[in-house]
Amino acid sequence: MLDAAAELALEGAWGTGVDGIAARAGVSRTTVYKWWPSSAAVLLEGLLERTRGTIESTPSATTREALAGYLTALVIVVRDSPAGALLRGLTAASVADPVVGRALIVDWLAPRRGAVVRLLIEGVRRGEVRPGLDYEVVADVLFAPIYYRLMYEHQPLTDRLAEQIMTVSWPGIAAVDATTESTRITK
Amino acid sequence: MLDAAAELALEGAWGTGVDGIAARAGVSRTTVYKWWPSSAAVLLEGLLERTRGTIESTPSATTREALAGYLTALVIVVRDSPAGALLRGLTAASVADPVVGRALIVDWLAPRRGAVVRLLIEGVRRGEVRPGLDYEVVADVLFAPIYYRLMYEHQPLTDRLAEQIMTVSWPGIAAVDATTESTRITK
DNA sequence: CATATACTGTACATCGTGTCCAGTAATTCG
DNA sequence: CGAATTACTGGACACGATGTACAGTATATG
Repeated sequence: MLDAAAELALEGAWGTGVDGIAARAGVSRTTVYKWWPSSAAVLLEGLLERTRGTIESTPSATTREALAGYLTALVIVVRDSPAGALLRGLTAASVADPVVGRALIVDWLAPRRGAVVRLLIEGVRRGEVRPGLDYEVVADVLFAPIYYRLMYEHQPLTDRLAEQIMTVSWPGIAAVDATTESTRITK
Repeated sequence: MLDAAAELALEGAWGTGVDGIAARAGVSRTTVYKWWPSSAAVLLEGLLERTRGTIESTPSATTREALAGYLTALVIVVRDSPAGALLRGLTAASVADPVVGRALIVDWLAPRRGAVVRLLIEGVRRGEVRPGLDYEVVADVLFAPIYYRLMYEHQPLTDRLAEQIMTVSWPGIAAVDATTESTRITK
């Protein structure tokens, strides 16, 4: 049953409604409602199912590289897989449906923000990240531009975006005495 | 007629649909459709009408102060006026309706991004801002956290948010030889 | 006075949502 | 083996919102 949800999510089945989902899954309309409260819930579950492996960060030499890699991976997921369209749709649905909104925060945003916060804390320990920062704000600054471009499409989600975000934000994140780092970034 | 639209926008008339808008404006359903293609179009026009004065930046001593002030003003508008709820709704609508999306970019986002880019260019001229930055990316990093919090509400739009965004991002925006500035920010 | 323009109000077709219900198939349990 | 539970079917229906059509009314303009 979860297979169907995951399958549907990756088919980019947005805008089809419950009817479309039921038809695509080969089950009855009623059956869908038996297990999920809305089409958004089905697709969110499918999305989460298919993106389980994209939460944890891959090991990197430096904190900066780890963060850049993490953001790059996110850009690629939301741009090159149906996850992006799904996220756009779910975000739109979350405006009218608080339950979807909570689920998006808890099951999609929070785990990823948590991974970045862990990287930052580890970075502080290693002396690469400035202590005393508000990690929530740093997570916002790093992640938000990606979702911003995903939602409004005023600018494309390029391959370089993650690195560009780092270029602007890293000097404010890096430990101040790490002159080597910040100078290298600077130019 | 524009009065009605503006009035409605500031009543926080989201989710009422065309019927609700017509009723609130004291006109007939049909009349609304005569002038606007959708309820989103009405509310967007009303929103723009009532926020005309919030695009240009107020003069400030330094570029950093100007940017911080600009972001603070935006936070206050989207948090303390119906503009926030309206923007959330319009953003949601833009996912399904590309016309609304374009209008949002052209009439809401772009003017504000343009104002920030002008501040940045002026800052470069004054030697306060690092040359060679991608202004679009800087605008994303500065604005995106606000819209991100507006949309997902995973964290509140606090009074301090604008300053916190500046704390993280300014060191990467400031001219490198402006040691006074960047050191002051640092701690 | 005649005409164009704007507005009214109702009716109607359409679509997606969510619920209800009677009937069926398969599984589990006594 | 028979009975009860559980899951699924598919059709009907109520509801709300969208968008269009149309005949009629008010008002201003020439």
